[in-house]
Amino acid sequence: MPELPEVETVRRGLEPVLVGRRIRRAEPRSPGLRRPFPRDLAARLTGARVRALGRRGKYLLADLGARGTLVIHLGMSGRVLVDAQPLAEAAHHHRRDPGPHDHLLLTLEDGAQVVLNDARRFGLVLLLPPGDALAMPPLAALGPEPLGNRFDADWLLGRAASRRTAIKALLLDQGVVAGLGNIYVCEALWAAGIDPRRPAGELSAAEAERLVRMIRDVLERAIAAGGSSLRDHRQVNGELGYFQHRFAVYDREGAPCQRPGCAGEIIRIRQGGRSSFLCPRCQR
DNA sequence: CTTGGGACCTGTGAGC
DNA sequence: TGCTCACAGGTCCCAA
Repeated sequence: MPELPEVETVRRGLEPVLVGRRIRRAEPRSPGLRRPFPRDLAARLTGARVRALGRRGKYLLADLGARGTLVIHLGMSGRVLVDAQPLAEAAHHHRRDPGPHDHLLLTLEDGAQVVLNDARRFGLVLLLPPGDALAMPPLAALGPEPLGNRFDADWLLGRAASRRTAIKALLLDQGVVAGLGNIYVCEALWAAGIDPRRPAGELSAAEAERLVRMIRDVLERAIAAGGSSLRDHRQVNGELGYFQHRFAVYDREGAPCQRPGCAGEIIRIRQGGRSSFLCPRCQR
């Protein structure tokens, strides 16, 4: 599911619920996700106060001060859902029973409840020690934020230099730029008019500039739309994102290209075992 | 070093 | 209706 816009949508929804609040209770409901939960996760979270809720690439980062940093990755199917401040008396009546894929429940001091749900269990929950979380694995290996100043055409050209690998694969590499996934890479390459199969090292400076601009543009528009809900993604209040209605190519095989003046038809190809969508007419 | 492929999981929708 | 198959917003590990 979640690429940068979906994770950012979750972060924005969660921030007012978590920040400044103390965790009254933490209940792991399963052994963990793609890795087992940290030892004593419940004990280490109980009583912690959330100082800030950040995001780095596709990772959510809850700053717990002296307790360290709670790191959450949503994998393919992860969701975070909030039951806001149920009335204390009625709370246990209104809370839904934990589903089979509810893996971690957090109850805040004001009664709000936060649930991490992940059917496929490709997600990740880590507890980093106090200190600069961004300098610790796995965050230290991430490339620049695509919406930040350190991501620009020069950086991209530098990372692409003399690489024969396809530009699509380069953009999916989280060490090159952090937060892009299959949807937004396809969309950005379409917007920039670049074929996903192009060897990365062949991009011109003008193309790199255009690509950087379009990556930013598509991510910003997707965040504004609450992300893309294909199957699993939900905002924390359960509502869908709606950027899937704005897709130019993703999941639109056979549909007409929307670029003004282009009469091409969107095709689907396979790259590295995953689908790419493109217009062969206007993406070169 | 790079690249491709499979593994990790469950759910869903299409086709028969 | 029910089965089987392909495929899904990600990452990691291994072989060539």
